[in-house]
Amino acid sequence: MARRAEETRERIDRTALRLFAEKGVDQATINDIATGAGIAEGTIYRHYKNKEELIWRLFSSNYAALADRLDRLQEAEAGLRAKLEAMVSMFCSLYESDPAMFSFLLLVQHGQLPRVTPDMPSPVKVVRKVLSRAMERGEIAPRDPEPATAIVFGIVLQPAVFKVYGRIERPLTELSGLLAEACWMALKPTSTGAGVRS
Amino acid sequence: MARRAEETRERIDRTALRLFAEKGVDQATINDIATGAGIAEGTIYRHYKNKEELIWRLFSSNYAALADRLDRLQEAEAGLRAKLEAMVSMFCSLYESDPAMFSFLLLVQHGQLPRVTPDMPSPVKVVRKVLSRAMERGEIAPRDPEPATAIVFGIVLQPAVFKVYGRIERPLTELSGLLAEACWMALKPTSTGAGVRS
DNA sequence: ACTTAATGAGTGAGCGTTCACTCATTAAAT
DNA sequence: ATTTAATGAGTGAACGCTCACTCATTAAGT
Repeated sequence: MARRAEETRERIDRTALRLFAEKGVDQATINDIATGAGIAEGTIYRHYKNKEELIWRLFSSNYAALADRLDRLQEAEAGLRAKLEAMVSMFCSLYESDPAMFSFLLLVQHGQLPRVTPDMPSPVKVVRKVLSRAMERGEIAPRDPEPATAIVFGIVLQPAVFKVYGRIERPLTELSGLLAEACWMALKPTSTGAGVRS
Repeated sequence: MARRAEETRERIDRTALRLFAEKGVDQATINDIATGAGIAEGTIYRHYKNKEELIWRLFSSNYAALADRLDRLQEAEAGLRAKLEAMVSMFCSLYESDPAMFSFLLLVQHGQLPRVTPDMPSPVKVVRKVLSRAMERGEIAPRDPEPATAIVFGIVLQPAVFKVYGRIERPLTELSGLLAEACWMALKPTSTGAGVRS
């Protein structure tokens, strides 16, 4: 692919990501994207077979890239607490460094997650791995890793959703420590043991 | 409105809720709903001005009803811990008693939440009120209630999302105690105070 | 009791619009 | 000169929505 085409493709990707985040995948039309990117409608089809493929490429590449960044951060730290802080901190700062990608991933996940196969890299797998290893190392009590992963995700994602909808006004980065702390507290061994069963 | 019409409307509502939950709001067409309900397309427009109004009515009525149930449960209990347990338990059992409504609320919230005005009853308002009062009473340390509300929501909603996508196989009700416990732990005063700022 | 009129829920073919996608044509690159 | 990229009017299918019409039910008139 020539230089020209590569630039065009990058413009398509950037514009599509922004419009999908702003208006939603269904409301943003191919025409919107083409106009926004300063190209013609048909050009998009030189780069993507159809709209679905465009959405999927944008989602899966960014999703996998995020998983990769998380995994690298996690590996650079020792101990669950530090790993959690590093991952949460990066995720929060992502909102400010690339809000379009952040919103896009957050809002289209429901439509795309069914296509994510178990062998693909994903943030969910990274977090589950981190938690499982912390259990093996005895840092936290052993338990079903799936609900624990969901809880960690919820603690971080839901405030992000609140942020996207303007319900939280402070920068997410300011909440980073709070959220990592909440994850940590939620994972530590229970004091009462209420309702915990295997 | 006559008896006949009322029954028809209920069939429309039930069918629409189910199809919206199964296929998504955009993929489920008016025709699908009419066929599923065993009526003609035009009949739907005797009961709803347009598709948008149908979606909104289904969402807002169920959303408000859920808020109401949560509020009543919460008021019947004394102490934050008991209130949390009651609300989380009800929410988890909702998945089994009415999975269509559960999925519908979970999946269309992103599209409808912007229409929810601050004066409408909502589960978010109920939880925030419960947390604020627990702070006033000194049950938990005072802090910004918005992120705290988001954290509680995340701890409960994300496992529900995992459940809907089949990532969690156990019944949600079995996790109810675990999730309430996680909420409780995440809200208790921090041991280190890391990153908490006002 | 019987007939006639009024009501309004239900119908479904058809209209208008939107939108993803195509392809003949033009422009640029090599 | 040939290949590759870009163009944008055109196409057809899908879908939301309309509206003139049907018909069972109910009310009014005689």
